[in-house]
Amino acid sequence: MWSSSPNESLAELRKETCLPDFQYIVFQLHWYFPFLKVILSFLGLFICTMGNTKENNNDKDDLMLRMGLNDNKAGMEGLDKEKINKIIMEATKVDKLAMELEQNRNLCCTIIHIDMDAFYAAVEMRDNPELRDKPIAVGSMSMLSTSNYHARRFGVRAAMPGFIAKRLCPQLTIVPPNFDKYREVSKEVREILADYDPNFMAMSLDEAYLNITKHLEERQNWPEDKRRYFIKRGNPTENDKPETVISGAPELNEAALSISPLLFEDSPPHLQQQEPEIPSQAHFEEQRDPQVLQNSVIFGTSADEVVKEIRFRIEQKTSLTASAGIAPNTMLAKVCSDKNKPNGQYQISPNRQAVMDFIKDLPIRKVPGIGKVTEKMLKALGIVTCSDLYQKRALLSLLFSETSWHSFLHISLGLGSTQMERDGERKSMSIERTFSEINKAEELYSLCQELCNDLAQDLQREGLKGKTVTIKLKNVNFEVKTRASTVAAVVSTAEEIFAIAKELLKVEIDADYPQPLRLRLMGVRISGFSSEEDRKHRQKSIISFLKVGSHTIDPVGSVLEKNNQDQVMKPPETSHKQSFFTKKRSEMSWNHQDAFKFEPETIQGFQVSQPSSLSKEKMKENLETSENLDDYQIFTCPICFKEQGRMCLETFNRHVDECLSRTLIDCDSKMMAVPQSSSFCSEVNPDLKPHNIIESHLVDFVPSISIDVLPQGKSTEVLNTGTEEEHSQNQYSNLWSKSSLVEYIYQNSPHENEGYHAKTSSGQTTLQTCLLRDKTLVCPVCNLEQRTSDLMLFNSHVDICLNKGLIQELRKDKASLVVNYPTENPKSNGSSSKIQKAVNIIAKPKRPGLMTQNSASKKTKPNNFKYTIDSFFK
DNA sequence: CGGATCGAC
DNA sequence: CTATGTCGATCCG
Repeated sequence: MWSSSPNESLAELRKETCLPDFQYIVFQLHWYFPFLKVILSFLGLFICTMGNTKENNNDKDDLMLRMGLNDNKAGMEGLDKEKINKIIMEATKVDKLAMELEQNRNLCCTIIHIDMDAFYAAVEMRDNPELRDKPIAVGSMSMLSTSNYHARRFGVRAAMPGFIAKRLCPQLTIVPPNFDKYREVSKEVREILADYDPNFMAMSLDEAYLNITKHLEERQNWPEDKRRYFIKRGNPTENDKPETVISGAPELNEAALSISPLLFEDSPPHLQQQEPEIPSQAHFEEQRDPQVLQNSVIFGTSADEVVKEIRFRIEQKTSLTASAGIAPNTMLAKVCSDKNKPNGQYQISPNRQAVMDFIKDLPIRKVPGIGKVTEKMLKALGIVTCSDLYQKRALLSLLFSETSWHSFLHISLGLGSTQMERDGERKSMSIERTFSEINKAEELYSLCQELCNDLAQDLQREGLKGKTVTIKLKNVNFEVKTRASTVAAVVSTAEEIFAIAKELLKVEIDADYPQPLRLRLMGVRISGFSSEEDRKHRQKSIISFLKVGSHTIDPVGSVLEKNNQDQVMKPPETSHKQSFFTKKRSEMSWNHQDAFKFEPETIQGFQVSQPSSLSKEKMKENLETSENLDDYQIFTCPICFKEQGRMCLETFNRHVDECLSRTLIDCDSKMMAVPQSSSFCSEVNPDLKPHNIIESHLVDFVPSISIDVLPQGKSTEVLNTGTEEEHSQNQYSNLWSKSSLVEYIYQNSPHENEGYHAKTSSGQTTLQTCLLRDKTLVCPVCNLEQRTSDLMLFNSHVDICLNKGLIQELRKDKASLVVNYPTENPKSNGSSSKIQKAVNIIAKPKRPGLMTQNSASKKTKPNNFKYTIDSFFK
């Protein structure tokens, strides 16, 4: 049904409106501009895409994929060259970046990620033999932070409320956390790690990244003695270490390493069986296995051996096991360390093919930085694996913010950071506490004071002073508020902080008076540290800009980077792999108060309208001449490439500024000067800032969709009436902006099948409330009591219910979805600009149940219905 | 800048 | 008993 109807709908829509739509244009593009297609294909091939399944499709499909769209047979109508050009620009922009990234791929580093297995639980088990054979979890009744593998067999996992875990596994022992002990153990581990990379990056108590490139280099010349480690008989705390550890056969060393008496004797069999199948084991075969002498073991010089050595030492020292990943960058290393967990390691060879093979079917969720929500959003777009991510890159570049799609592109190419970012200075420090309801003003104040005291202590430890104090309040209805205040001079003492926090709190208490402020959480945060100021100040200099920019050009990069690191603070997240403009963009967006006043998109536009991209050679020359800046220097403008003669920095900055704006104007006038076949550009509000122009043209090409929201209780009406006026007044009838699309997908995608987690602020029912309220499993969608007490079964019911049940019900009710197509002239009225078409959607009523009167009255939105489009993106 | 909210660990 | 605590990032006005 859906497979055919949407296309028909689209065709119909076009007939009615005489409007070309995005997919249609792409289609036309194919027929009328084969040469462009060739260019696109060339670019695509150049990048040498991963996964050949879709890539070998016929050209049209290929093109469609490049545009991130599905095949769509459409009729042919008038062609809008201007729009086509823009689309091409967009598509090539993505592929250009991809090419650039590919060219700068760095496979020279050996990065490892070490991750302790079930850390907290393992420590507890180590120190308390009674816990060994039991399923245990560390945490509290309301929250578990870790569980051992035994407990995991029952479905007890980290991030699960303890009382749910108890249901799943009644014999579960919940051990209260003992952070001091974990810190101690962590320190022991870190001491080992420091031997391999003194600059290693500790991510948490149980995780760290190391760059062992240098160590490997040195290690090549190490005599065996330097790589020999003695095996302790038994271990300091326990005596049940298997004898095999010290037996002599070489292969037993690996056995020793893979044995985890403490953790895994109760592991599910597959955990232990999987070892031999692991590709990394194959690698081991080729390399020299560590030689086990009588009671010592010698490790080889390869990365694999180094990591074995590290893990061996960790186990010897702490009786705990760790898993590790070895890869050319941090992102891959992290994924690798998960691969053979627990107590295993995995390496991606430092060559492009190995990386690509690894990435190919990798589910995006495994990638660090892609969490539950992002996964869901991407899933809604049909993206599950990294290959999908790559194939939909063009679409992603339209839907997501630049930062987001850039990072997606990095991921899909298997790229990641290769350097241990020095501990970025902290930007804020906070403390918050949850408690049972407090509503007395005095108690609130004294609590606040206490928090301020603690915060001041922490602050003092790091010798920081800040200017902004923020309080965070969560009332008994789980509504969160933050209130901030910035003062002129930095503060750091408890008294100073409290003075500010108290005022903020007072305002809130007074605001509700005579109602008491019923809180369940209070927090105090301080930010705006002075070090941050310094950075901003330094950042303003054009010198830093040029130098940072030059990293891009410098093929070695690292040397320059190293030298500048201390003088020039780079914006976060910029690596030397990014393009000049990308870098400039992120830098500028990072610091708005830069000498350059233009928004990121401006530059993007500039770049887009200059297909003959700037020659790197030229850039390089330029930057070289621009370096070694003294007070008076000969500068060359990075924009116009003209030498600016001797001048001071300030004058030069002014020139660059002007040059930038000139470029921008040129760019704009080109856009504006197009024949009026596309009235779009000329219709743009002249007041719009340049970057908005670019932005709106982007949005203009995304078939936009809006959801008409029905007032509660009216969900069964077909909503195809109502005037244009009314629609535009409806806040939900706006064109779909990127962000709202994303938000929309997020809010409406089916829930995870572990627990029924909904955004609490939206008042949706959660599994927990279902359980608690009804003492039985009640599906929050169909509201029917479920026979099963099995959480998994229940969850799958909810999923099914979400995905199917309501679709049918609503189909009966003819709920409608409004599809807005971009108009030729946004100002022209016209029912023609907006066509409504009934499509398959599902609706899910928001539950007002958890909303208080207070919050309900504050909501500007009516209690409306949220809809989920069914497979719109399939 | 302030504020809300997200996302991750 | 809707995980919590901490922190950075982002979007919007």
